Amino acid sequence: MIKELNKVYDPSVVEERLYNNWCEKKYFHAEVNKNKKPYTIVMPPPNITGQLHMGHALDNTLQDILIRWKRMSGYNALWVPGIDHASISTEVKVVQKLAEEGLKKTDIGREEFLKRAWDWKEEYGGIILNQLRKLGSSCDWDRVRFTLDEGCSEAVLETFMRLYKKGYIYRGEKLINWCPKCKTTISDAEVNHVDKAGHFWHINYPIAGEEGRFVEIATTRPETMLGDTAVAVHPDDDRYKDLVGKSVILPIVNKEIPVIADSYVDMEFGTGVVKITPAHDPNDFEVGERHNLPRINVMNDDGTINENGGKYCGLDRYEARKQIVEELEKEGLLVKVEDITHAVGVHERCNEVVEPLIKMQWFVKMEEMAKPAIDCYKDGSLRFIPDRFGKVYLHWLENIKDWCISRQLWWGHRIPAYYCQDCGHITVSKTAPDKCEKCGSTNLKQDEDTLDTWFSSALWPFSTLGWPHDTEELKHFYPTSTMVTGYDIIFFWVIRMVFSGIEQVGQIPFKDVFIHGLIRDEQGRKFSKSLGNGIDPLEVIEKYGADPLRLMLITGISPGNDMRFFWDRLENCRNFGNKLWNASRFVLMNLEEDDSNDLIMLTAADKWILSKVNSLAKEVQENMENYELGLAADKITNFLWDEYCDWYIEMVKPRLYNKEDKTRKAALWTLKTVLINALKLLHPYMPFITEEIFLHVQSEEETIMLSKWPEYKEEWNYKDDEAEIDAIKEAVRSIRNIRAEMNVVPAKKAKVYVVSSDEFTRIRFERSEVFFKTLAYASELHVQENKDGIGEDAVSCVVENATIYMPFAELVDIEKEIERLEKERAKMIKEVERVEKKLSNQGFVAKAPQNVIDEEKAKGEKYKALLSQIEERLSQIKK
RNA sequence: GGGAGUUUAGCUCAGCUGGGAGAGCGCUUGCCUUACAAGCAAGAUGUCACAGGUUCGAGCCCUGUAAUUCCCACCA
Repeated sequence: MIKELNKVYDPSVVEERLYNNWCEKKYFHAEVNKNKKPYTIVMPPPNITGQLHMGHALDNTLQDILIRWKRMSGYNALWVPGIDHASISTEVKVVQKLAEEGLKKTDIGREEFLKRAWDWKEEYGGIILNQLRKLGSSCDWDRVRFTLDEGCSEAVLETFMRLYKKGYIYRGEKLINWCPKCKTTISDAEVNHVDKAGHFWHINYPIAGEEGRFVEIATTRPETMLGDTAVAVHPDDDRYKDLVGKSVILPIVNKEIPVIADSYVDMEFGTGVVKITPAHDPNDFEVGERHNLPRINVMNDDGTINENGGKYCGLDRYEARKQIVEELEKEGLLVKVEDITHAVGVHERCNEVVEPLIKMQWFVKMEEMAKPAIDCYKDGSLRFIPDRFGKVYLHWLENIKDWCISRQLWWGHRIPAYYCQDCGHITVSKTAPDKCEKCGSTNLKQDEDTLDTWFSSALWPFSTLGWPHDTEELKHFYPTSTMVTGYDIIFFWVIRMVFSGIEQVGQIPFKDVFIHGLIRDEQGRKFSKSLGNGIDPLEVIEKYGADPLRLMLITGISPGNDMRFFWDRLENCRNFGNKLWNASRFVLMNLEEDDSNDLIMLTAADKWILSKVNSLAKEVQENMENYELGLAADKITNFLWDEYCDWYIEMVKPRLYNKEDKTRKAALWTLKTVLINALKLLHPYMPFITEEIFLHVQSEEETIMLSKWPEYKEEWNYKDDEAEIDAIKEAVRSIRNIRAEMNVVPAKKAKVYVVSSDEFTRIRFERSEVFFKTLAYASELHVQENKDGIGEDAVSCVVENATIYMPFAELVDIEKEIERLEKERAKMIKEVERVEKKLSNQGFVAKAPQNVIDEEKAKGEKYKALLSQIEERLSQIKK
């Protein structure tokens, strides 16, 4: 049925209707099907704390484009959606919410707290996934997963067990990053370094037994001196050679600590003497291990000084710093204070300055697992797009440190370790054990800590497919095909998925990692809450529709680079949608219900556009296979707007309006065929509008989503017939030239007399006194003088066998036109010369490939022809 | 300190393995034209950061320089 379409495309109604229909018909659902090749994407799970932001919109648009394209290409395409419990982020939110009630989490206890967290999950967990629907994401909603659901939790326990048994998970006392505000450990990757203004305090440490002799040390954190257990100099430093082995008196604490020699000390920096605080600095910790120094922890979990700090006990770390400096000054030991800016580590979630502390924590040994992860990139089985991110990946893996996985949080996967209260043995078990496996005591206590949120994320590509069970899904869909994510979480996530997949399942979790950049605002700033510059994708969708947003996000960007959000580009994309909509309206208005095409006689114009859409299909396929999605989208939109709308539709109009035309059917068939093919190519990018038009234009298939992806057809390649294609291109050009000459005939509202038997032309002119468009169909244009009985000077053009006289038109400015043509001529002469010069270059003829030379020759011929045309016209006008 | 990116039209950016410099927006001129004014036609605008090199030929490859952004590691 051909239905009338509205003049303006209204996405708000269409999008919701289509999306609901797709869901109802289960088009997004993929079952295990051994007859089809699988294509799998597992969605990076958004946090349950979040709202949809532009980053999600880009991330999911990319995935949806890939999935829709593969689905249409006949793959068994599965896109698994899911959400992440996001342990620390969510816990912070829940704690905040409790604070509003005047409660702390310790007030309500672990069980009640977890209940609240689950309530939070119920309330917010689905929001972002629902927002993804508005984007048009075609993920399999029957397979939504959550990192804390039963299956994922089992995967986490299984992994923990296996790694523990293998000795890859161990418990140890190490220096970790501690956030005094969140009161938990955080991994190195969660620490941001920011430059802050600070001071460099130079302090004299008296040398024991040598009255009046000091060594000067400098520090940015004087309060840590409470935990100093040595002073170090470089072994080759002649200035201090005699001091090594002696002792200094630690001021304030009044304790003797040794002077040691260690090559870690940089002789050039500062005074060349370093205070060593093994419990509060990572480098000092290592020095301490080498020299067997005691570790004195002087800080509590909340950042206050503990009982080891003597009289400073109980003070906040910054207050203690202040008072210590004051006391040093009083004692005359403070040499000077320098103002400096230095990098301070802060917790990325709360921006609190982190403290390195020694804690008993759980770690994953990384060295062995990193090796196959390095190899799989080096041997090419894991690919990064763009490749430069592979280097980042490698560099990180080659310098990897053990991963601290325990967090002092409640929301997350609780560590499955049970401590025997009698013998101290640790039992690690997937389920709570009845008794200690060593002494049989039933007095067991589970570890209080939970696992780093990335521990479960690392298993995501296979835990979502049913691992650790050997499911059909796992066999069919694993390894997944492509991982689409931003460059900012390569360290956190991509690396951990790779080694986990190899270690647990025995295969890399995905073949391609498709990396995209960040989206910034019009000034190039990151979107952030504090700047208040966020743009809500949902508002954009409401105003413009999802299609334009998707197109805007994908075009004009190159993979891996950041992009900016521009409203005018969005508008352009919206306008493109409208253009497409109206072109389709035009096609529909002309299509007849009885489609019985008796004899299709394709004209050169039809062949031209067919071969164009044909080569478009080929190029788009190539681009998409190389993940050049933006390039492909550019080509499709350019084809539709510039070739199909601006050229082909205009060319075909005379044939459509003349019902007697023998090639009319061919024009209609071509209009429709080319449109459908282009719609299919565009569908992954703009799913809604393409579906809506598709359903109107054809009646055989029930959705474009499952229609056949256009492949390159040899029979549409009319390029063998170069001459004919060239001829039609010339025709197109001549139309454009005639249009150009319109400017020479600027008669407004001229009364036009039609001397023609052609009904269409007559009607046209009687209804509108403007002849602009008709000129487009003219094959000749003449300037005549004193045409009998019509007027003074007249312009005539030949249209479809009719001659039209326009008596009140005049060539206003012949001088100007001559000027223009001469300019054109000069340009053309230059072009001809360029080609001739190139062709006379012997090096070029000898070394350039034959096809390049042939092309150049053809160009030369064309330019010469054009030149003679211009000259002919010039001489005509001059006459 | 190590690594990576960027530098192309007034603005924001494309430009795939080297073969006549592109898009959108903006600007100029003319147009309501039975698909579309969210439109159409015509037009102007570039030392492709700089300096060398390779090549018959360089925006693209190589070397160096400058500016800028990001990541990693950080010196107490």
